[in-house]
Amino acid sequence: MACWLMKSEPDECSVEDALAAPNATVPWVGVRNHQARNFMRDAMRVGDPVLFYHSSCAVPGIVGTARVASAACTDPTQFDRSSRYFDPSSRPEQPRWLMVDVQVIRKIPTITLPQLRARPELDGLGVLKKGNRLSITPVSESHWRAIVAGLG
DNA sequence: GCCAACGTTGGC
DNA sequence: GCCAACGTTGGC
Repeated sequence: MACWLMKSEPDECSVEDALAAPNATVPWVGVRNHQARNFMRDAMRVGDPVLFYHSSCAVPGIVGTARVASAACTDPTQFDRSSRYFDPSSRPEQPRWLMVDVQVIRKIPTITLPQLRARPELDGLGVLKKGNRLSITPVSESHWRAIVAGLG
């Protein structure tokens, strides 16, 4: 079992949006990076713990805990011409992009980037690395424990 | 809006 | 296969 941090733009799908969805579960569509896709395809398992992260917004940070709720499957938005995630070079007989379902477990008070950086035990957390752009990053078990400890 | 970092594209 | 140009991400 691995732990993960998954970025979402709250304008697109916030943790509140996900909580309001049926079963608090949303399809994690729109991943268009091969490395992130390969994590979903090769390493994610149903039940893996997830940190829900808000990016490209006023207060970026970890905003909730969640779990992987499905195996990787074809991301339908790659074939949807009206979607911002449409990929004209992806063929239905050989889909290029995958998604998983993500089920929010709970919303937490936002843990901001400065708050995360202030904790030496979180050194090396993927989202804190300079230049990090990956929308899905693995989280070590010790980092996971440190982050969720004391959430009450 | 700026800009660093990084991925992708395409000419050669 | 190299690499310059370009596009995107994402914090600030």
